[in-house]
Amino acid sequence: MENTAAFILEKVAPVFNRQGYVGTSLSDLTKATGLTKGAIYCNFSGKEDLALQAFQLNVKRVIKPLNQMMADEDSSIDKLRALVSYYRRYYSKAKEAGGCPLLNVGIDAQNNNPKLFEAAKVLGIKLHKGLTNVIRTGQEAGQIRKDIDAEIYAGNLYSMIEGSVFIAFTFGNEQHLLNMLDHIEHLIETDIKI
Amino acid sequence: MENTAAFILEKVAPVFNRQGYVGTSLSDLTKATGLTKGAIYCNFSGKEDLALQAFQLNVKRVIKPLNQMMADEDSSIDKLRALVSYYRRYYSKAKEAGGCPLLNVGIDAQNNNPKLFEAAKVLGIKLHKGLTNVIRTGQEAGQIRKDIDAEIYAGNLYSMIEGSVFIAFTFGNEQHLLNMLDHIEHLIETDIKI
DNA sequence: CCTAACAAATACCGATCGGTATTTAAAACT
DNA sequence: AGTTTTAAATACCGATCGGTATTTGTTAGG
Repeated sequence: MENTAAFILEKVAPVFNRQGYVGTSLSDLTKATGLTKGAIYCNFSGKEDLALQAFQLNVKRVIKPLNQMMADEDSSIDKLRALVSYYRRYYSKAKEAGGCPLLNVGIDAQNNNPKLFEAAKVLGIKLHKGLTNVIRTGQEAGQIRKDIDAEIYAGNLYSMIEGSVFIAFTFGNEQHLLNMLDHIEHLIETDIKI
Repeated sequence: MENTAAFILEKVAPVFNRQGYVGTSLSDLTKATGLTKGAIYCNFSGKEDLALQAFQLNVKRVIKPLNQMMADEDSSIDKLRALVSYYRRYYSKAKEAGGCPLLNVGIDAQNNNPKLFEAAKVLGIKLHKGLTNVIRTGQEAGQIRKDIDAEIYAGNLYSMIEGSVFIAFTFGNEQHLLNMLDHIEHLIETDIKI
């Protein structure tokens, strides 16, 4: 079967996201897939390879759709509003996937798996750069105040979002994320928009 | 020796903080202490007991001093400023301790160690309540605007701080935390203070 | 048909896991 | 000095770890 690898990844991705790299054993993976170690090692070179591809799948599922939602908007301010509205549905989406992949891998892999951690870092930088560009473009189009530093503000916005996602998951209460998104909306209208 | 337990905790706390509960093995602990398994199990009932006490020590070292700094200030606004200035030195402090204990345990233990995760949750709630009280007291004293919701605002402030700590550690760049603290200072002056 | 190819299952590997039982050695008390 | 207590080291336990080698069973090609 050609798509066995894809099947394994699908079953395994939320397990890695939930339990982390060291916290997930080969037997967890055979349980999750219903397959044996033989099948797994026939399709992947090892646990690390599988974890890396599982991370990429989690990102594709949970974070990437945001790109499209923002790309669908024309103005920079509307892109920012799309960002907020995307994260309004993020809690339940991330929860069924095992949590926020960036947060989980960023903490979990930091001192346990350099390659995996690097992947999280690369993702974070990409998200940051994307948001910076949105703000910068908005400034050039005269929609966003020019006295804010695009790069710094983008970083702050991402910290706010990731921080409230963390707090929401730790407290088991989505409301903390929603409150922060309200605050960010308020910032958009009073601090960012011209 | 009476203080062997304390010695073990001191050596072991940063290891647990850095590598997480499942990522830390008994042999990591014997390496870190220079002692044997016999000595460790003579002073602690097991790995979980040790991890819990190590977490409490990390909190005491890295987060608790904040309480004192805020208690030293009289006005609520000055307490908030003290909070900001405490976190300005947080990156290097947390780094040598192996990271932010709340962040690490909140993510790492979430699906691996219920007791440890509960301890992180309790800490988080305590911090949130403390900050809520500061804001509420400031409102009653006429120093802080009454149209902000103390509990929500406290949650947002903590999300901002923890989020930027996370981003700073993931990117390996303290500046992200400092930028956020600048933003919070700006919020204190323009959004919070009367 | 028969066989070559291949995907998946089974069987097996040394190493390490967390934890325990026993031994050693050095105080502390009488 | 002789005995008791106790802290730490050593030795050991079954279970599980990640990974590999071999076997099985099905499918495709000749």
